[in-house]
Amino acid sequence: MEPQPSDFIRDIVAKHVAENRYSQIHTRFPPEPNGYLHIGHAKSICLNFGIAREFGGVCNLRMDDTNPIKEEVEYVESIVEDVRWLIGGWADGRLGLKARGAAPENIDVDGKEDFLLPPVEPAVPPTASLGNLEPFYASDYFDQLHQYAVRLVKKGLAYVCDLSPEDTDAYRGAPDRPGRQSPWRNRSVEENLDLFARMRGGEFPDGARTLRAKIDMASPNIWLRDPVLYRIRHADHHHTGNKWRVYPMYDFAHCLSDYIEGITHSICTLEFEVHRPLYDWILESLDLPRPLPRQYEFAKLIPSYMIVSKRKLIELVNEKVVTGWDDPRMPTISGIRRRGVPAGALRRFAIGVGVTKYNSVTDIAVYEHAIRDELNGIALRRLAVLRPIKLVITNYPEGKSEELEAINNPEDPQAGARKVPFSRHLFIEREDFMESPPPKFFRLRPGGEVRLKYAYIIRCDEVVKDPSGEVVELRCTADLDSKTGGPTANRKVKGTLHWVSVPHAVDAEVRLYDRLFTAAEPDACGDFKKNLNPHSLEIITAKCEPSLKEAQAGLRYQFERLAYFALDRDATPGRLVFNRTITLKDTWAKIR
RNA sequence: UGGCGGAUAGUUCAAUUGGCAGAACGCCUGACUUUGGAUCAGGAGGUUCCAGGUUCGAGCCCUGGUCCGCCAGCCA
Repeated sequence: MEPQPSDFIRDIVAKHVAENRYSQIHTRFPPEPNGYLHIGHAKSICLNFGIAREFGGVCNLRMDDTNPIKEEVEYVESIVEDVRWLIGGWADGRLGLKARGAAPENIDVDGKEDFLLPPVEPAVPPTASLGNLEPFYASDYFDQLHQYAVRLVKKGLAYVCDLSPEDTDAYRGAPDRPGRQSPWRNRSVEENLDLFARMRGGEFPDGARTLRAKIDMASPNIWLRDPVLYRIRHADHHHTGNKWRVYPMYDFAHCLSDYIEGITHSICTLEFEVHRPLYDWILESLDLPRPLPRQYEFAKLIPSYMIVSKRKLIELVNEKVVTGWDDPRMPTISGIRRRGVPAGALRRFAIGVGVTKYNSVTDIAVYEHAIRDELNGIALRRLAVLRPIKLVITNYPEGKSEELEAINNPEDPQAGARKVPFSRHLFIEREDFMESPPPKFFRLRPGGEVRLKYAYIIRCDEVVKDPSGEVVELRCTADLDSKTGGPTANRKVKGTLHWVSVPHAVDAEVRLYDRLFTAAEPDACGDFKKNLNPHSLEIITAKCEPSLKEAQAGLRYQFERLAYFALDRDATPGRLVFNRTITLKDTWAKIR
């Protein structure tokens, strides 16, 4: 039973539920399809879907696609995939979608014309294909939005402005200095209607005119100084094609999209706080017949050692600093998924950090702990040697081998056991041997004893070196009575090593990922690329126990004493490729 | 020298709404162990941003201040 999250937004929702203010709680997750979703979005997804889940509501997935020159279908598809992955098995029953191609219905509420586009009921089951369903698109409301804009013009609350972009800026004033009214502010309704129609018709070039709300050029809130509602863009749109030559701005489209979908709680990040008066102004100015949505703001998630800015992430992709949006070093949801992090771990982290209005940087250790904790419970234990050194058991017969029983997951008896082959010739981890170790080194040393996991206690008799002095082989003798169940099995030896039998070993490409940045706040110095970690990826060939030949992409593995791994999508039936998701905690590394 | 928002342990958050300031993560110590993991036990760590006020009693209420964030895109 997981603890129920509680925060100031949920308190508000709970209050609304208690007083029966809405027939159903309805949130939305509204990304712009101009990049891939990242860990910051994961928090927003968990918040919005979490509220829908806890209060019996629905959360619409909506593309906030009002700027055609930045948006692409590739991003739409990745967003749908990432959201479904993150909420799968948790809140997928709360995912609000609509029929493919559906547009708002024209309805009559108390004699007033109204537009409504509810999600399909019941919510979609988590099937592999969305079938005849799709996410919502703000661009599906362009017709309705346009009608609302015309209504504002007719009410004398919006006007066509001929100021150039530069002049618009100049007229706006500054935070501590009021703006000046546009010379075009007091055009007649007829002229405004005519000009707006011609803007829509594509008669004027980009930037020639805008439709602006008529509010207050002296407002201390800059977003109330006659904000632009529509701009001319002679650009095709990924979803509406070449139908439109004018496109609505975020502020105009967002509140009305919320309204059209019947959203009750419109939850966004802190930087939109100053936009809330405009959000309310637009809705209140239109004389709408249904309850209005309300906007609530929270502080976004910024984990240390990560960058969460779409613009900067796109830079890493375009400049090939990483291999793509789903590079396992990326803080994107697709990168995190490919790295091997289970959705449950990401969710636990995103929910666990809480929801406040305080700008903060979350210690990446909290994220890493959530991953280890989740993986500890589900990962299958395997023996694999990353940086091998040869070891010979001199009193173990050449050619002999035996199958030793190994536990798959000590945390989960249901996971069962497997057989691991043992022989005279083994690989052990190079760093598990030191010729003259410092104190507290519990591993193999000349003359010292260690246990080989699931096998024998061995003693190192001889260190074989090549002419350059590098250790190339360790010659050891085993206490052949010390196997599990044997007479000396319970002898206490300080260290236990993992190992792989040389003749049975399977090669695997292993990609050792580390943090992408070396600084806790990569962008603090103003240039995040100066803080790139040159060792964020190392590719090696590891020696694995043979059962790993059957590794599955859907399962998680712990190479004992080392780290958690997941099969990469580059793996093929004949070629194993593992991504290191995260290392185990290593207290020896700290002692050293 | 505008408006809006914020400030509690190293970090992220709680504190039954005025009643002995807690948790998680991190850190340290110990126990256990066929993973130096996991688990278990313990510990350190606080001027609740500051100053004043109200009150038997203030993290919470009042006044004044400090510091931080956001806002001057025809981006979202």
